[in-house]
Amino acid sequence: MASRNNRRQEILDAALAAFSERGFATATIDDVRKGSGASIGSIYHHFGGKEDLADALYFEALRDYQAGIHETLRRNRDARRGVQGLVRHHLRWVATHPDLARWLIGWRGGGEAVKELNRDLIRAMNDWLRPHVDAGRVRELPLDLTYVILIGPAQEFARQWLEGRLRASMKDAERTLPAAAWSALDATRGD
Amino acid sequence: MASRNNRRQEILDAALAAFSERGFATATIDDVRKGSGASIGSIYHHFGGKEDLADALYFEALRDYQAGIHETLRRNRDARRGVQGLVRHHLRWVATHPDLARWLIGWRGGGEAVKELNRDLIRAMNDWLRPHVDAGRVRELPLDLTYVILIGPAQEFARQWLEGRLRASMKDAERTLPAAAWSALDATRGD
Amino acid sequence: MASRNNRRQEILDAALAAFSERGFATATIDDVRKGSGASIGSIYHHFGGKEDLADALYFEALRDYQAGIHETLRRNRDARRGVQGLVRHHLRWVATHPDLARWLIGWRGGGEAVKELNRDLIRAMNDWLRPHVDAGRVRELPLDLTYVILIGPAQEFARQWLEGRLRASMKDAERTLPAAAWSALDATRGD
Amino acid sequence: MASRNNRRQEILDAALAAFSERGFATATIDDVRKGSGASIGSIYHHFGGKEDLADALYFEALRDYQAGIHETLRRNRDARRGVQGLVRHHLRWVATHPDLARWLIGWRGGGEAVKELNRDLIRAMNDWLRPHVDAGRVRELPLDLTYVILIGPAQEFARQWLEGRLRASMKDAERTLPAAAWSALDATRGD
DNA sequence: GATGAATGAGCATTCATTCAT
DNA sequence: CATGAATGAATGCTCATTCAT
Repeated sequence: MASRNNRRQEILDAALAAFSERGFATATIDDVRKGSGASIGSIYHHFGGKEDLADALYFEALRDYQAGIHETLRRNRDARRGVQGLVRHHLRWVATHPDLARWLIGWRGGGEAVKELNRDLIRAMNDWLRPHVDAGRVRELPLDLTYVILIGPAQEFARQWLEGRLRASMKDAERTLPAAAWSALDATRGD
Repeated sequence: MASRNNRRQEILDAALAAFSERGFATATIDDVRKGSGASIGSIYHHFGGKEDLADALYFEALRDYQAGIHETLRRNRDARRGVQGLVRHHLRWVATHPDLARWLIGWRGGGEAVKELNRDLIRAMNDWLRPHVDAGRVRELPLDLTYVILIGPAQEFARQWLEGRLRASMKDAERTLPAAAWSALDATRGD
Repeated sequence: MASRNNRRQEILDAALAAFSERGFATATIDDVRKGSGASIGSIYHHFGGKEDLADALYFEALRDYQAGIHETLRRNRDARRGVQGLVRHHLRWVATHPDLARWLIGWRGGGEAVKELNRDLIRAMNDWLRPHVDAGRVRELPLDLTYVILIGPAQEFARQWLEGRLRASMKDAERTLPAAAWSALDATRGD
Repeated sequence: MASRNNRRQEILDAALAAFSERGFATATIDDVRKGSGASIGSIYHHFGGKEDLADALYFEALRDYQAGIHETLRRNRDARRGVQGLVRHHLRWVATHPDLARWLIGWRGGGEAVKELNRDLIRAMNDWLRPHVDAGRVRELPLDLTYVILIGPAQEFARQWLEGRLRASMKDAERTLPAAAWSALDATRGD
């Protein structure tokens, strides 16, 4: 039982490393084999194919990332602290899971399971935002736009940071971007 | 002369279409051949190989995009109008050049020519920003951070828009994101 | 005991279905697994491997088919009735056991058991024919040729019928081919 | 030009040899490569894949075989000579093209081109038969049945001969089967 | 400049078979 | 007897690139 899940996980880990280092198209199943210690056949026994491996990885990453989002929303009833917490979580999750982050950013994850995860997240964001918007604390905007304003800078920073082409540090970002996001969404200031 | 450049351009156009639709790794030289009407040999006569094709495309896209940036900076001496102009240009350029935009977002452009383009842009941005920062009109931040705050939301919007998974329209974004960017960078408001 | 044979038979049935539908080389052990409900290990427990499965099937089919031949020869001492009975049996057996028939036609059955079955059949055919040939009722020909003249049309009909590419029906064949075979072998007519 | 067709033909020849010796499923593209001297890429340049190779072979074989049938029908207006000529052609073609014959017998040829070939043949057979049937020289039967009675014995003989498990010789068959076929189809004798 | 036949390394995937539990 | 995870050799096929015409 334990060994079964171990093998599966070893394969997933090796796949993450391979895909992350060389890119999905460039990485080979043989890279995964070497990295995991499993045989080719075993990889195909546990996963349907290269693509399924990628999807499984995506699902795992998304679930872990979103768990932090849900946690953040639950812990912060205050609008400002919530917004800043989301930005901070984004940056920290990327910093602590760089490979998963790369994967989450780059892979177009399909599948019903992923869609459901996303639906749940949107609902949770909406539920959290609504009272703040209604009370005039957060700007009233289409959710898509609220979302990109909130997460866009952190996301763009994350991308460049993951590619290692930034002079500014993650610490700088954590100091700056949460407040900037709140400035852009705060409905209580004059315009 | 005209015919020479025509053939070259046909190939580039077909490459853009192919790479944009299927991704660089998945698209094949044969896709480019079919799309352009040129023979395989001809493609290799005009370009060194698949990668060079991608680089040429990237350079072309970057130059066109950056021309708009330079133009925007030149026309707007005012800080607020400048910031908002940059965001607006970003959105409009993506909307009018979706394939090039996809390419610019996805391809890691190498080459000295690209680096020079980027150096010039950074210098221009710096030159434009400095007076405004010095005068207390724009927040003083590491350039990298100013950049991601400025362009991040528009960029994130663009990505999702290009993938067609947004309910908000480009019009909504143009109405909202420029002002949001300015809110986040405006140094004249209380915090 | 019963359950043991049941499992064995389920596997054989699934193998027949799989081989018949997809061909021996194309069908997989996994098809047999799915079709039988047995595990891969169980299939290998009961049979030595894919080939043995095919041989077992062949033997079973051949024995059943030949039982009808022997029966026909035993029941018909008359030359004409015997010849026509053989043709009719051929057609009917194919019609009632299409999958086994496909298998019997397509597989090159090896093994000593099969050779013995065939030796017995040849001996029986010879013993039955000899008196009729000696009495001038059946043409004197090498046995191989007598055999192909007797069974060839029915066999060719069967092949095409099993592939479903015939306009004529099995009923038509049963009405026509027995008599045609006798016409070709009857030694009592002028030439 | 010559070299182009040469290469194509070399590949076809090697494919015939490989498929004929080892069977379609067992033969490998690499066998064809070794046999033809062409590279793997070249094989795929000229043919779409393994299956297309098999189809091309089938078409070539069928056309050659049918050319002899058409020729036989054209040359023999007499019913008896026609029927016997068809049987004789069948045996001789198999004897002179054993590999192609094996292929024609074993491969399920698809494709529109093959269907058209078969339509033409059926039409030609019908046109040739009709007058003889109308004049009471050949038994009136569904065409499918006339066909299997005519060709069945020769076909069954051919199969076994190609597998090398016959005591009777091709000469024996040529002496015997044409007359036997005519006996079975001759409408002028009493029944 | 243009053409397309030829090359061959490289890869995803299949599948019969084994064996520990 | 049953199970199914594990194995890895074998194979069809792709595709960037070269080069003779």
